[in-house]
Amino acid sequence: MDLIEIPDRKDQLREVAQTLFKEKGYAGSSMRDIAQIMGIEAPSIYNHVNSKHDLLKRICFEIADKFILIINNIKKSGSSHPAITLQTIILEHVEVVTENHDASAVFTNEWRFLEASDLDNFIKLRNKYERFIEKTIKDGLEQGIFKTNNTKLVTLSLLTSLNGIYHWYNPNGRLKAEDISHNIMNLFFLGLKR
Amino acid sequence: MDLIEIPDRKDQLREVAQTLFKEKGYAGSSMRDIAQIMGIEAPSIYNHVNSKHDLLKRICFEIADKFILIINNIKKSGSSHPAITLQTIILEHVEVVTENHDASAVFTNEWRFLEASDLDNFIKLRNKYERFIEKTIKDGLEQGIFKTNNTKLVTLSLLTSLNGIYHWYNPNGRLKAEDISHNIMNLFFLGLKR
DNA sequence: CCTACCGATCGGTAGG
DNA sequence: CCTACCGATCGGTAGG
Repeated sequence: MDLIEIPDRKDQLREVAQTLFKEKGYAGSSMRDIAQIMGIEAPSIYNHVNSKHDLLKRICFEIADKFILIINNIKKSGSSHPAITLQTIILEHVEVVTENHDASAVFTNEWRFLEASDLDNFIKLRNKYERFIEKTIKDGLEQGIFKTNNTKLVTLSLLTSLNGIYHWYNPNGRLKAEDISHNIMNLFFLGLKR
Repeated sequence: MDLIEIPDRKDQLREVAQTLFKEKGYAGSSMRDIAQIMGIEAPSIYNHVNSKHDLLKRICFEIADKFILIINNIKKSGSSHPAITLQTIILEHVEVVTENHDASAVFTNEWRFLEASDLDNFIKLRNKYERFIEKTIKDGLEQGIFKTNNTKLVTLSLLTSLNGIYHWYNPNGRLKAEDISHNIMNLFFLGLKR
């Protein structure tokens, strides 16, 4: 009845790994490093995961899936106004990054160390997400809501800004996810000029 | 008279290293990898550089120095209008990134592997550059030219967008550095909304 | 620029 | 979950 949720060893492992991979990179982190933080010996890790790549895979796809979920929900809701769609994406994306800042950093920086077959899959998901944003911007252009000469650059600038939040986001700071979203919307919609 | 510029071995080494560090990361690249591309044996590298860290140091500071040069030139020129200052920064920054896309990627992603003393120095330079941009935006705010609730977020969004260019920039593509700069200025000054 | 080689560390397995 | 250990690879040195 008074059960405290105890994350099982596999989840614990993933959390330690994502903190370490963020800090020292995938190639710069060793299984022995992870084991030491867990307070166990390195070979014991292999009772819970198959390989170091397996750990990376879990982390990268956990985040990728959350991003895909965002666009799937938007598609399901059937909303069609590009500005609202883009607002929703920004809002939800910032929430994912702020709630998973370690894993998001790994998603952004360490995905290239995935094994070939996982890498293919990962890139497909990432491209799908990217193309949805690009499509949204194109829709906005066609409807005369947006204005730009370079949809791709806007898409990628927005995405790198959103993904870069983990660099400076402080989970204990005064700035909440929603504040960050609104600031980013203001910047990308209205620009810096008064 | 007909001398072709032959990069000396040290420069050649730096170029191979920055391509490799970009592709596989600092920790994921070995001295033997570098040697193989150079067509020599790994120990021979040490006739030209002191260590693997030494290579990283050269690459990171080569770019850092170029960024610092941008703001030093602006300071020397005495120009004071924040919008023009920011335009100049964007223009010059994009030029550095597009002309040095491998080294820029290393600058952005691999600096954390610098040795302690170099790391301190590097962070100081990076902060100096960052603060100059932030100061420029603050000046613009005070003069009523700019408008934002979050100077830091604007600064970092702009910087991650600028630094992220190496992700998609194609040196053989139709998009020139100047085009990219203008598109980024448009986006960050005027925003996406019509 | 090379060969020969160092100690350290890597991801991972065997076997319990 | 451990101990014991594997072959491979790491950055780097000695000596020429």
